[in-house]
Amino acid sequence: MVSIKDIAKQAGMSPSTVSRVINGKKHVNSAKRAEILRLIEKTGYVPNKAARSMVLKRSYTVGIVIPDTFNIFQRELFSIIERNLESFGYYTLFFFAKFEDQSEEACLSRLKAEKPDGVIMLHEMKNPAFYEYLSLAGIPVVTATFNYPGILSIHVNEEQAALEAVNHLLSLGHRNIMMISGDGFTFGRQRAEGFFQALMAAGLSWNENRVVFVRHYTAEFGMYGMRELLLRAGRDFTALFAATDELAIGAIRTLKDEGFRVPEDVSVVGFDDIDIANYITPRLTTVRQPIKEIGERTALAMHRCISGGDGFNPGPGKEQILPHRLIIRESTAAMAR
Amino acid sequence: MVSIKDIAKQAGMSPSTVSRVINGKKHVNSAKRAEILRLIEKTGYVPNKAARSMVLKRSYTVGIVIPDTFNIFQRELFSIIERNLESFGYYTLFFFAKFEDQSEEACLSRLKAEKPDGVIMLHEMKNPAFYEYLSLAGIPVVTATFNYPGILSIHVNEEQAALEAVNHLLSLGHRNIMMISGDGFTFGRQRAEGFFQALMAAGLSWNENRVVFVRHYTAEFGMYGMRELLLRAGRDFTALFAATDELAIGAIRTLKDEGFRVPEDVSVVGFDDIDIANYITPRLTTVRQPIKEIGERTALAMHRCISGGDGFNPGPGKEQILPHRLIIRESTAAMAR
DNA sequence: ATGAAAGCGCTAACAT
DNA sequence: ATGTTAGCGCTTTCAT
Repeated sequence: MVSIKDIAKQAGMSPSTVSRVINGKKHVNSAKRAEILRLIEKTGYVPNKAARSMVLKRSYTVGIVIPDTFNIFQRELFSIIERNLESFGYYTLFFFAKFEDQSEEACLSRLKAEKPDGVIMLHEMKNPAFYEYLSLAGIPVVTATFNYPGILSIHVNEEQAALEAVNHLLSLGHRNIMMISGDGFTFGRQRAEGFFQALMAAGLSWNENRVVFVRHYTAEFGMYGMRELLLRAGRDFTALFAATDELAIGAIRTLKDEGFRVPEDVSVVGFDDIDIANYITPRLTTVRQPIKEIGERTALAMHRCISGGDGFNPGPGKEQILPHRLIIRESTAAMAR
Repeated sequence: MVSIKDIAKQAGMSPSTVSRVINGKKHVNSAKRAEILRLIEKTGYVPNKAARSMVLKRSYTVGIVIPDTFNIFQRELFSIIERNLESFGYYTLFFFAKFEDQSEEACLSRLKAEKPDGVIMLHEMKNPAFYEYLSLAGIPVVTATFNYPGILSIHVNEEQAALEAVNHLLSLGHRNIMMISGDGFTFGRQRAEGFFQALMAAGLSWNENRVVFVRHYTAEFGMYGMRELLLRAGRDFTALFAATDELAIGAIRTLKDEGFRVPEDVSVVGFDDIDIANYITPRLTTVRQPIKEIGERTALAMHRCISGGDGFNPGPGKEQILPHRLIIRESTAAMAR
């Protein structure tokens, strides 16, 4: 393997000079620089990352904490983040995490061992120790799709988005509206929050039974949630807000199996606008999250925090709130009268 | 940061001894071993990967080549592979690749620079130079969902699986069957191959127009494919085989938009059995790939190739063919007579 | 069984 | 502007 010494030898110069060229430092004769560059090109020399990493104390690695059970939206987002991280040349270290103390512990200790240059979180840790360690260790963190106090967070205004989704249902004349949301993520609560706000603003009574919280944001759990709601409300509702498109898909499945038509009998609105939302039957009315932008910004923010050179310092509590958009399709209709 | 020297000092021994303990070598007094272990535990010491990597000339990194445009199935598979790679403690390096010479070149040169310990391929490279380099460099490769001569490959029997899917349609009385497949991946051709074989075996005439090849295996392209087929065949067909569930979902969308009922007018069978196939309307009849097993085996094979210690050497041409299964649901029905 | 010493490839003072 | 030197944290001969 060709090393920096080989290049130095061939060029008749010292490794330091070569190093300077590689790292684009000033103070090197431009003729020599050119010669070294030529040699590098010719030999196909590539600096050894491990060696560099050792002396620089940087790993060129970003850790990414992902929910162990993740849905289509999260997977899409994840792949967008990866694509952007790739373009900056980072290695990636995965941390699959569940909402269990033990799993969080395991993550934390692995994190301590691996010492990535930065951490992107797609999964919310309950234990503050996690964030505290990162902060103490000076490892930058970016959270995507949720907000954590004092940490650079990139997400939409969940409550507002949910409120708009429900307002759409209200504007269609629906009054008896139910919701399926989920545990674990803050956005589950926030979307429920928006749901209630919209209802209250419309002068409807607050009733906790309108919302069911399921364990995961997947179609399977959408079915469970819908069944529970059916148990609670019988046929006495005309619209449903699902905290996730997949939840909506599962709910619609159950609704149809039980003989309801969507949207004729029940209007359904989802959240996320995943790829297939526009292809299934009925095409799903949903709130679109700007997934591409969330992913890009997350990776970019991470990169900036790590490389830091340009004085990028988001500071505590900096959030980037990106715009959502209600996409009206076929799963919602004016209330039959 | 606590280093091997610190441990050695505290234990009153030399770094060599500590190193031996860490690496589980023989020839170390068991009392001393215990003491060192205790110290490691107590101090939370973790060996520095970069340093180890440098002397061992191993990067603990596996590269994973992914299609730039990847569908739900591929994403699911990918995340399963990641989860398993994580359990072996690897870093991951992403290579997003398109079916373009330029993109392949870029991948190759980045690969040369990064020198991962192994490469997993979810995307097929056209250029043999890619595989040649890897082979020459002694970097183990595992391909998942497709086969490359001389390389350890993990996949289902695509042709046979497709043939069974089409046989299901034939057994339902369908004779005028169309297919949507895709470019790029070998499995696209193989599934089409199985399609034609089934048709021939049933004594039907071979007609190239029965199959349309689209650019990606997504719902969007399923719509395009279906439109093209409609142009070619008018209403003159009663069944469709889609090379992918997403293709099927897109095709069904177009079918419904054009006034066809599924399965009453047209039966549709997909391929993959992605998560939501069982929740959409109609529930999709499809060929299930054992995605979990494919992912697990891929990661395991990679790990074994890299660590090698146990004499794992798949040898040229070794393939692991995993069992598929036809899942009959609601998108197929006996031909209306 | 254990320690001393060399060296992996690189960067960063420190000289010059 | 350039070279010399030391050292990052680890493993591995090679002695003992």
